[in-house]
Amino acid sequence: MPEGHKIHRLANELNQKFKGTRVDAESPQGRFSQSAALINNSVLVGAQAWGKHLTIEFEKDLFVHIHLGLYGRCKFWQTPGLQPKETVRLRLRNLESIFDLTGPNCCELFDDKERQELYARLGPDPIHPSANYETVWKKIKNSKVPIGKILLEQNKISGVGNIYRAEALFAMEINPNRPAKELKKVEFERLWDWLVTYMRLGVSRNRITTNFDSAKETMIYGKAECPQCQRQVVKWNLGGRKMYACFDCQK
DNA sequence: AGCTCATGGCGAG
DNA sequence: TCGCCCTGAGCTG
Repeated sequence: MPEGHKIHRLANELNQKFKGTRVDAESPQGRFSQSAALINNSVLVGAQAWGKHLTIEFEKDLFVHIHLGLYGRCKFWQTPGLQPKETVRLRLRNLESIFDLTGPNCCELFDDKERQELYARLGPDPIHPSANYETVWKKIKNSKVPIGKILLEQNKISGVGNIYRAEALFAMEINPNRPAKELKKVEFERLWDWLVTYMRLGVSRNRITTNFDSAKETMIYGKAECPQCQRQVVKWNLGGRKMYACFDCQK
């Protein structure tokens, strides 16, 4: 479900609805019950997004670390709402709102040190105002790894998923198989700037939009033919995920 | 009802 | 590189 933009959106919504309020926490599905009991009836200090990782801070330096993975979903309801589905891993509730989390890859309780360790292993997030492409460039400029693979490595750049990588490389006319070190610095800078622009747009629209003329809102991801030259889009596995590219337009 | 696929990521080998 | 974990939607029959 989510690439980084969704997580930022989620953090924003959690802050709007829960920040500074006392919340109930429970785990109908059961696997987070012990931890939920520890944060139950405490004040939610704030939610933070870094790439695809969400942390929700509670008083006493307790952090719920959530990674949605491929299947995780979050839903908001108005209190009192319905009984949670039995797959709900975590439900938070205050006087006005309910937050339900299902199917996360990861939902665990961190202390501040563990949260710092998490952040330390993540690369810059293009959505974050202070993120800088120079840090990334230093890490990859000598790498033989294909740029299409690098874009999914969260320790290099945080928050890019399978759609943004396909769309970014198509927009920049870069062949995903090109080793990172063959990119010129200025090319990578353009690629980074594209990610900053479109991932932030994704936050405000709450969806990935790179093509305003198509119902699918993508240029190449999920497409059968190239929107520029109409030739067949090539699909293959790159970095464990399905890549889409046009080898005529992406050299 | 059952199968397939999905915007992730991890650990084993 | 593969299998596995988490869940749900959309198809097929």
